[in-house]
Amino acid sequence: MRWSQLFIPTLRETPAEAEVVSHQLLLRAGYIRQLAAGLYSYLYLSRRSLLKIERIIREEMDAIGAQEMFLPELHPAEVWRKSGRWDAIGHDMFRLQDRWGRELCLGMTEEEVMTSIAIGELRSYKQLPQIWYQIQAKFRDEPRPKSGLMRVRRFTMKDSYSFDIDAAALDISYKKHHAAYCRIFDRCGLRYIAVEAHSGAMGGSQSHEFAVPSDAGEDIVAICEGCGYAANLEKALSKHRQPTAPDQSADEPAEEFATPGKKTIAEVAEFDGAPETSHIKSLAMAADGKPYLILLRGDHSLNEAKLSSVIAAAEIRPAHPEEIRKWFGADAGSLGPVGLTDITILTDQALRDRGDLIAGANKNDHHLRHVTPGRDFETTFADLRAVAEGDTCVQCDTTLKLTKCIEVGHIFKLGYRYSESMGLRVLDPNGKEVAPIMGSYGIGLERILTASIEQNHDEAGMVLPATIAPFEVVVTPVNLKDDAQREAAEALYQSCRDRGIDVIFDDRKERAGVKFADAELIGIPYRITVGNKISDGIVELVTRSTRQSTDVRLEEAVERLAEVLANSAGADDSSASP
RNA sequence: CGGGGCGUAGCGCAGUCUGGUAGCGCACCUGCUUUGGGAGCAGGGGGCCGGGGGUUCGAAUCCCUCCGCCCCGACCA
Repeated sequence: MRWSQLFIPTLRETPAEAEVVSHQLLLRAGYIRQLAAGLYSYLYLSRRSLLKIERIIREEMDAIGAQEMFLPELHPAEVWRKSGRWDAIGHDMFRLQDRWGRELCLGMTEEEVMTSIAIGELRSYKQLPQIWYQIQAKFRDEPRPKSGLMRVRRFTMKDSYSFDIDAAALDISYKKHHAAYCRIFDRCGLRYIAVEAHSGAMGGSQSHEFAVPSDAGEDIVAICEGCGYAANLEKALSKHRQPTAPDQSADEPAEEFATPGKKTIAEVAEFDGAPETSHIKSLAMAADGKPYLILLRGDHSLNEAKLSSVIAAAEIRPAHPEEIRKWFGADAGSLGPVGLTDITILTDQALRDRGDLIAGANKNDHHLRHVTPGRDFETTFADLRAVAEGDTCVQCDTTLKLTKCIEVGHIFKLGYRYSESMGLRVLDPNGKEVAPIMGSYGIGLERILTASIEQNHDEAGMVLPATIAPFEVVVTPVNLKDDAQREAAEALYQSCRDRGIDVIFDDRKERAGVKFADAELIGIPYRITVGNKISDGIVELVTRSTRQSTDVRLEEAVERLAEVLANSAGADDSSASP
């Protein structure tokens, strides 16, 4: 490709709307332009990168025997009603009607459509296992799109679905995906970790998330550097720190005392002199409108994902102030478990075997001391607490690190959620009708590009791995008016093409500084500079990441480049070199 | 949905408080010079100042209203 003929609208200044680095660089380097909130046009450069990412994914999916399909992005409401999700999903789904008033939606994911195909066709265990996938647009009406391509309303997802006869077979499909995902992210040159993840309210027994550590990320992952334990905070376990003060003997009866104007745990603790760890934090929640009281140690906070796996409800939210007054007879800040009759009380495990604690009295501006779970109120214990900074690993006692991450992939064991609700059945070897067990596996293509830019950039711009950069090398003649330079550059460009190297020829009538700056901004991993030294038959091979330049003989340059590409980050030994 | 910010040339911004002929830098076009790190000189093009309504002799500027974008939170398969 000749740069002079391409549309690569680089910007010298950073557009004001971009906050995170990847967003700034995608705009500045002319990869994308915004159409509306959460909707982006992918210009030539990002299209090239995303096609390369797509190709890597396709190769690795095909390598585990997955079969690619192409499905409609527009779905009839019927299939979503069948699975129950038409009503279960709220505003996240784009919904529309056709001219006859029939309801449709834009696909957020394809469990329903894939399962519909299976219902029509799969009859026997002999047809299993099946792994089907597609790489297509997904639509989600996000409440707050943000950070460029990080969270958008239309994105590209590779999503695959496995159908197996039993849990052991699903385990094999799941492991195949896990391995394929590792190869995909390796080839894309990402530094990532596979972490245990929350499978969501929609069920599923096991789930892993592929997380790229980055400050721009939206997920928090707890990582143990001692034993390698890693889990999304929604799911993570830890040992909490010991209470600051031991409990006193729990013989004394609960006793009310006034706490005028003290609402938060910190205020109450300061007032009564006992540490936060000797207080009970009481949170009023509404689950499908029904009241729940959640109890945590004063210094702990609630993990709502864990709560949602304990309470089976479609909607769980903090109770409104009016509800709190009606249910507890007091306002938030003075709530507690003692004396409640019609409210389910769930207590975090950290309060098990504790006693002599301080809790709200359900009377404004009053608390109770000497409160002991089990004695003063009935409750069920569960793991409800969010892992906090300073907690230690349950396996090895090392202090856990909490790290922000970008989620680039997620694999789930779905179980029978869709095969049962939608009525997928096959005959097993005994001629008995059984529901196949399913898995679903997603990768966000734009997230790979975004995460890669977040991980690989410097003050001059992107530093993309050769496997996903829009071009592998740029040939840059310093002065086009110099015949020797122009002819040598032209020859280099041709021989790169002949060798199958993805090359761009910067034949623009620009000064060298402009060409260098643009090439560095858009992140082309290698550059061959043709300058004055051509009179001695010498050109320069420059590595973007290190900015190191090596003089090489003109006739050896392409060979050297090919070697370097074969060894560069993300390239695998056999197939990746072009 | 709550809080905050912003909307003036393709991009970055000034002008708004205190109403009086719409500006600067970059980018763009033409010419000449220059050619190893975002060149210089000269000339030039480009604006419903987000939309609508109002106040006024006069509105980018004041008032009302709507829309859009960004950030924080809520939310989130």
